[in-house]
Amino acid sequence: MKLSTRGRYGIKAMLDLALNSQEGQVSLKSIAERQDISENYLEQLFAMLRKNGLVKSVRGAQGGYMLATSPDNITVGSVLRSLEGSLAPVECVSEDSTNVCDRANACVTRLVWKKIRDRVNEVVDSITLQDLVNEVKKMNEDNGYMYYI
Amino acid sequence: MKLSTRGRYGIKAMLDLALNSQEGQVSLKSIAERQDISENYLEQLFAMLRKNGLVKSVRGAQGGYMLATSPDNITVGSVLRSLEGSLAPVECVSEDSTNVCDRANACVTRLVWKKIRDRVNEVVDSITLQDLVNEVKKMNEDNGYMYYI
DNA sequence: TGAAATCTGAGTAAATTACTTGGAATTAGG
DNA sequence: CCTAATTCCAAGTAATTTACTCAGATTTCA
Repeated sequence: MKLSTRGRYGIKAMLDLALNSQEGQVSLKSIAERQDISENYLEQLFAMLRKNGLVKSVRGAQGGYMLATSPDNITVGSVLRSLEGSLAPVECVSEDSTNVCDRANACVTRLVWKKIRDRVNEVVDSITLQDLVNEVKKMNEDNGYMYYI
Repeated sequence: MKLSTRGRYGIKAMLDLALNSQEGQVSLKSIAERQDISENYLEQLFAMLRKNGLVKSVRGAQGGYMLATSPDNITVGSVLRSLEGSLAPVECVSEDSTNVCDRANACVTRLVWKKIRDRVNEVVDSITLQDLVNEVKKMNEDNGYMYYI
């Protein structure tokens, strides 16, 4: 039941963007350096985030990425699902799934998977990037230095 | 964030046991046939379940497995964790983890992973095998036939 | 014009998963 | 006592997924 690096890197990178793209776009290179993630790999993640409408890009020199909307409109859930696909613990309860077996409506274990799925979605959809930004600011005030990985 | 077949098969098999081991042990062969799971693979899963004290075994001819305690003492969570390890979405918030990075206590994203972990554990620990047995019985009464995969 | 960036598709090594295989040990029933 | 049925155990393996790298095309600022 682990997230892949896509989801983990994605949240880190989006939080980095939220903290750094207030005055315009931010290059992947700088995110990659700050967060210690391969720049080439980040490109792939941002391609997905862009297709899902979570970030906007500016091409060419001095180009980069910025959040597509304000941080309080972007949930952790939307980021994770963009990069990981459905957060359902089993295919047959994926929100979009066509992979439902023929006994699905008489399947007891499926009820369990649904409950897990719903709770996970509940948590991740209740947390916005703004919430994380606020946490970072609080930590920085308390400690006097920058930590937010 | 998917469960592996270990967790899925494990829940199916344990529910099968709960329904069939009232009058003594049940062979893996019969579980494997009913649930359409490889018998050899099930052996490995039951080795883990036994080590975690969830099932008891009887060796030799006519031997088999039975639940180690009553179904209402066995949670879905304990079965899943026996087979999958910690259900934490990220290593650094595993309950047993020694893999905590040095910035852990100033890490904002870690708070997110913890919340996910706690909610997942909350759901799976709130469901017992007895709950699933009851669901099966209800379905059978309603429909008149046996379905519980 | 050149450097810095995004964009795109393909390739790949390592790890993980989902098994299979082979055989030893145990025990009920004939 | 023998045999078949079973658990137990350790290794091996094919397929899949992950986490990247690489190469190059395209765009745009200075």
